[in-house]
Amino acid sequence: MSHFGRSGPPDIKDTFSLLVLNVTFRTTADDLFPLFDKYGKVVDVFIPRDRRTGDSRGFAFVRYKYQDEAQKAVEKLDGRVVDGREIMVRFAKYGPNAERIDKGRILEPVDRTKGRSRSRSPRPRHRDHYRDRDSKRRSRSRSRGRYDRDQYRGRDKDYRHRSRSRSPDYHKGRGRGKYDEDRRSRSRSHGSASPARRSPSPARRSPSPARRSPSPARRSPIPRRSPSPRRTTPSRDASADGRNHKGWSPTPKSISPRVRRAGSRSPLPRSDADD
DNA sequence: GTTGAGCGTT
Repeated sequence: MSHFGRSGPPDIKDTFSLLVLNVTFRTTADDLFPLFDKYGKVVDVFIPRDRRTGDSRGFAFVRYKYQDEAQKAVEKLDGRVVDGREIMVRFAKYGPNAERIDKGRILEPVDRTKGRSRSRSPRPRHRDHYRDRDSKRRSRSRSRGRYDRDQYRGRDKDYRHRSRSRSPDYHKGRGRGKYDEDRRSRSRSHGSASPARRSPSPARRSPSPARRSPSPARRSPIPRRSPSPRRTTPSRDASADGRNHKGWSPTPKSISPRVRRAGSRSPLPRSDADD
């Protein structure tokens, strides 16, 4: 919606939509309007908002009446720091004036061949559908929405540090899939589809197949009544966590042969024989 | 209070 108080897009016949990226989440259309209006006749300013939270998604669409003004705004406002963030102004790929592009050829007046090295790979820009966000059990192979990261942030908030480690212009989007794979890899270790829901009973779960043969009869010959055969002491765990904060694993004790041996031997606290 | 890749509504 635009701040024009109009329902939907205004009279779009020869309007040229500009895509403003990297805008702050707090930046509103009213903030962008005077900025873009200075360089041309802005027909409408639209900022897609989140369906749930209603917050800005981080980009906006500015409709210009004339393409020459729009392009001028692109050159002028592109890279301009707005609200402490450097925005990126580009011609929208889709939209009211997109038919000019979809006609079969890029009739868009935007010169991508310019110094803009923003040309990124034609990745699937299909965002996670709103209803899909609820059913995350879907193949997350292509799920890389920020919503997915939110759920991971609960147990792994390190993702941000790694993400920010690299330059924002580095790889530009392609590098993100790398982390996605990493996440999935770990998820596969202790789960299948839902990484958040891990088996609360490690004893029930099949042990490391790399160590012991997957014999069904040998699964659990001894009725261990202790569901928590953890040998790691809290104090030691804390120190280890501080050092291995980089390569911390969600379930290091389950895959550790040392722990398995200890648990297999006897879950009872035999301090005299343990040493 | 927030993330930061990214293309849109009645």
